Amino acid sequence: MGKNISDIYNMLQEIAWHFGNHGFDEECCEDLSLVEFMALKKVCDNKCFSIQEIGNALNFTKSGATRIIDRLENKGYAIRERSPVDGRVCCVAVTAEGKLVISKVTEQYTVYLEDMLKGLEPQKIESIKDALKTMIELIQRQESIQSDDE
Amino acid sequence: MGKNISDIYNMLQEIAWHFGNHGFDEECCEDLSLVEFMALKKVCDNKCFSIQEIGNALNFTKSGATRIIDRLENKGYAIRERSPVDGRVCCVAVTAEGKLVISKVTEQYTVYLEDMLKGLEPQKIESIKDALKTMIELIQRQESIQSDDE
DNA sequence: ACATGATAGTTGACAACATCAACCACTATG
DNA sequence: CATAGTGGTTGATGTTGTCAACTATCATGT
Repeated sequence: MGKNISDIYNMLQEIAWHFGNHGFDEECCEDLSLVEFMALKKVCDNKCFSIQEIGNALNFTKSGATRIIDRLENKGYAIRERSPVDGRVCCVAVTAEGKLVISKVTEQYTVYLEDMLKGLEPQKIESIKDALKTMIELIQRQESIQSDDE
Repeated sequence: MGKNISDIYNMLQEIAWHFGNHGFDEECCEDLSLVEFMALKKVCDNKCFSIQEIGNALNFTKSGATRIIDRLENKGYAIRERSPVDGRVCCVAVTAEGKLVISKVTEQYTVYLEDMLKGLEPQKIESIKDALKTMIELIQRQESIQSDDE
């Protein structure tokens, strides 16, 4: 049984490698690094996402998060606004250009993945999707347990 | 359909994030970075793995690969030997300590994943394994296509 | 045999990036 | 209103990967 599980881990690691930072030959997402792209996606999902929240979501320190948002802002994909509720926190928001770049990159990836998956029966694709969804849920549950500990 | 595929991509990216470099709170694998660990695993799988092959396998330049092997050698997990067949190439090999650290880390991960997956029916786990295996095969096929292009 | 070109690996200079610690600005509490 | 706490920024720093130039070895043709 342990062997089975460690196989799964190794496969997850391979996949993580491929779809993570090292799977790209050149630039990953237009003029964004993967880190920046992930941050932008998080920002896009939320109304008023603070710097620290970004850091927590992506496992960065707050100064790391500051730097990432700096870069996104310089590229014109995000903006900082002071929160009206609490003058200390920054509400980070996507710009129109930010939204555009996300959809552009997503489109690109979809084509890529579609090509990769073509030839599989739809039913097989569905089962992959199911499996991934289960994994995501497990990850999220586990993350919420971790944050309870703190 | 496109929506379905882009969902899959987003999930893959989430998973890649979690099991990749940014999913760790602290050190990832004993005293190794993820990159070093991946390289060590590759080395371990092959008898006489050259520096360039490591670079290709992990998407690094040859000088990057040199640096990674430097680190592994300094930590005592790998050794360089000149190939007897071709005096230019380095055969990188794992040391006993290298093997030890791999099995130690693998053990650790297995426990972690086992805990994460407990509660799922064995049948569900099997279907996850299947899905991952399919993904890996697709990745490998696609990589071999890429290397044909060059 | 030897000149020429290709290939494997190394190295110095460099740039990108994330962290730490110190700091500033604002908020909350007594 | 003093004090402590929190969110965010910044300078200094260390790690890490790339580029280009270099050395050493091999392969080829004459």
